[in-house]
Amino acid sequence: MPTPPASSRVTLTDIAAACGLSRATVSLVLRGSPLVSPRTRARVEAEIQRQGYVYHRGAANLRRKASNTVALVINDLSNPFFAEFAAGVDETLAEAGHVTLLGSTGESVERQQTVLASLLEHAPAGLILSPAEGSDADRLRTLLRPGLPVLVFNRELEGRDARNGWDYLGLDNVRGARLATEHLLALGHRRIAFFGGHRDSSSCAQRRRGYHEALADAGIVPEPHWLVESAPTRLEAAGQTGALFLRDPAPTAAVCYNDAVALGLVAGLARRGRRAGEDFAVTGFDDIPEAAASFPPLTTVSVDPRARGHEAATMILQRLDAPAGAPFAHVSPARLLCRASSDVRPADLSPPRATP
Amino acid sequence: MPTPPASSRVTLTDIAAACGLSRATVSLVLRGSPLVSPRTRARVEAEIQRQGYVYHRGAANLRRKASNTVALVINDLSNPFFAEFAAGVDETLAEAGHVTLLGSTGESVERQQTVLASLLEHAPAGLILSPAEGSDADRLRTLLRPGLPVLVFNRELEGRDARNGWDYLGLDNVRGARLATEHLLALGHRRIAFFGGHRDSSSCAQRRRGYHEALADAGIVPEPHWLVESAPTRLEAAGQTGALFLRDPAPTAAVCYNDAVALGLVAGLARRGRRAGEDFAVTGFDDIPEAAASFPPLTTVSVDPRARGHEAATMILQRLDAPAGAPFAHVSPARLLCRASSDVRPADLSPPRATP
DNA sequence: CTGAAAGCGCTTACAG
DNA sequence: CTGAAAGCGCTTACAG
Repeated sequence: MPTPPASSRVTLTDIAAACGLSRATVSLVLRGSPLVSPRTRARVEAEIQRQGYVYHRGAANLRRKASNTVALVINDLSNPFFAEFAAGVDETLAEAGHVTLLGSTGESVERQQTVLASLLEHAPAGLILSPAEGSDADRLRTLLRPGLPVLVFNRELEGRDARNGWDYLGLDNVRGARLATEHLLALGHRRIAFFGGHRDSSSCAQRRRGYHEALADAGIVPEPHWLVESAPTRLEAAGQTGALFLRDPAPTAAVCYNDAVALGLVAGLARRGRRAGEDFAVTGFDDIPEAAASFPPLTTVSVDPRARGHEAATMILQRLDAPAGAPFAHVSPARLLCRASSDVRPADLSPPRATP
Repeated sequence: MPTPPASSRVTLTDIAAACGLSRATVSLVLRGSPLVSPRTRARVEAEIQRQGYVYHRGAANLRRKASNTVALVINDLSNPFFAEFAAGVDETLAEAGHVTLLGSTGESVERQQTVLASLLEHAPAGLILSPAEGSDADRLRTLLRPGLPVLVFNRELEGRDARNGWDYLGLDNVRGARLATEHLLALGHRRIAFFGGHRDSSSCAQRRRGYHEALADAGIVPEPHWLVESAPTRLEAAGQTGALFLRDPAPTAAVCYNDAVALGLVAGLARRGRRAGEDFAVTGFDDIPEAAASFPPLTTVSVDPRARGHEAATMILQRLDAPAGAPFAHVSPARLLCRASSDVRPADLSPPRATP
C-alpha cells in the first residue's frame, strides 16, 4: 500500500466524503454543535482520528472574520521582568484557547513599527503592547486598525491624545518608591540616596518622584550627590557605587531604581568592605526571584510581573468579548517586602572596614 | 462626510477598484513583482496608503499553502535560560520576516500535547520544540503532520526511533562539566563535589557523567556524600550547603549543576562563614548574566542560550527552504569561563571562620 | 438533524 | 504588462 503523498493535507471535505456526509455537518461536529446526532458525531470523530485530520484555524478565521490570536509586543525577553510578564500573558491566553504572537522591539521605536506591522498582517484579535521608550501614539495609530482592542502596559504613550481609547495597565512606581523611602525614613535614616536608572526613562522618573515626595514630607531636601545614575544593570551599578561616597557626610541608605541595580550596589559595597544591611541600608524594586535568595535578602518593592501578565491577558480577553465601552486604566499597587538588606538603623551602623 | 463603518476591512479588491485595475495586478504589486510597470505600482501604493490597507497574510497563506509562522514551544519563560533562547529565536525569525507563535509547557507532558495541538491548528511552517521532561517521541508524532520541519532543542526524546527524522540542537553538557572538573583538578583539588540538580533530569545526568569521567581520568573515585541533590534553584541550593560538610574530610570544591545552584551555594557558604574563591572553590553552568556580576564573580560554563536561539532559528529556516535531506544533529560546544569563585588552590585555603 | 450554494481575502495558472 | 476564472479550507445562511 503506497503511502499517500505527504503534501496533500486532510481536509474537512475528506472527512465528509469518507462518512458520506456534507461538509456543513462535519463543520458542526468540529465546533461541538448540539444540532448533530450523537451517532453522527461519533462516526465523524472516529474518521477524524483515523485520517489524522487537523483543523485549519486560519481558514475558519478567514471565513468567520474572527481570530483566536493575540499579539504580544514587549521590549526584550532577556529582561526577567518582561519574561515573567510574557509568561503570565501566554499562560492565561493559552488557558482561554488563544495563541500568542510574540514580537520584541529591543526598545527601538523603529523596530517596533516593523514588528507590529508584521504581526498585524496576521489579523490578531487584540494587542498587548509594552511600548518602546519614546513611542508616539500617533505613529502607532497609523498601524492599528480602528476598533482593534489594545492594552498598553507599563509605560504611558507620548503624543497628543495618547490614551486614544486604548486600555492601560501600569505599575504604581511613584507609590512603590515612596513606600521604600518611607521605610528607610522610619528606621531613622536621613541621608538617603536614589541610586541607579536613567533619569529620562519614564519609570525611573516616576520612582524618583515617589522618593522626592517622601523626603519632602519628612522635610528633607536631597543633596545633588545623593542622586546617582547608572544603566539599569548589576555590573554598571556596581561600578557606580563609589559615587555615593565621594562627599562627606555620605548617605547611609539608598533607594535603588530596581533589583538589578540594588544587587549591583550590594556587590559594590562588598568590594569596599561594606555590608548591606549592616553598615548601609539598601532597597530594590521588582522582586525578581534572586531578591529573596541573595545574601543578604533584598528589601524590595513587589510588582509581580507574572500576575500583571495574567491581568493584562484577562483584560484583553474581556475586551474581545465587549469591544465597545469606556477604556479602563488600571494601576497595579506596589507592595513593600521588608528583608534584611535594609534592616539597619543609622545609630547601629557598624563602621565600615577599611577598603582593601 | 460620514466615516466608513469600522467593521468593513479594506481589501485588495477595494484597492483594485479604486485604481481601475484587476485584483491580480494589485496582488503582484503587493508581492513586489517586476511584471508591473513603475507607474502602476506607484498608483497602487498611493492608494494602499490612502485607504490604510493591511495585507491579510492568513488569506494569502491559505491560498498559497504556505506560512510565515514558526511555532516555538519551551518549558517556561521565567527560566532565564529559556527566556534568552526564546529571545534569540524570535530575533532571528523576525529578521527573516517570520512570526513566532509562542507556547509553554511548564514541564508538563500533558500541557505540551494541548499547547502543541493548539499551535498546530495555525499551520506553522515549522516547529522549534524544547520538550518537556519525559516527552515521548511517539506521542508527539501523532500530533505532527509528516513533513513538518521540527527542531528539537536541548533534550533528547524518549521512545523508540526518537530521532524520527527531526533535527536536533543540543548542548555539550558532558564536556562542559568535564571542563569544570578538570579545571578544579588542575588547581590541585582532589575532593570535588557535584552539587545540585535532580539526578533524573537528563541534563543533570549528562553533567554528572562529565564530572565522573574527569575524576576517573584522575584516578579518583567520588565518595557518595560528594553527590548532593537539590532543586535547581538558589534557595534550595543554599539550604543544601550543609550536606557538603557532614563528614570529614569535606570537599574543598564543588562543580555545580547550574549557576542558580552555584549562587545559592555561594550564599550558603557565606552564611557558614566560608567565602567562595577563598576557602572553597565553586563552578557553575549556564553563564547567566548574574554570573559575571556576582561577588565573587562565578567561574562557569557558557552555553550562550541567546546564540543557541539564533542557531535554532537559522536551522529551522534552512529546513523550510530545503525540507528534504538528512536530519542534522548539532551539539553546541560549551566553554569554560574562569573567574574568581574557583580561583583557590587547596594548599591556599584559608581556614573557615567559626559558624556564628 | 442534513445538504447545496455562496463567500472570507488572497494567489495561481492561463490567455491576451 | 493586465484581466477573468478557479480555488485554498472553512462557515454561514437558507431550505428541506
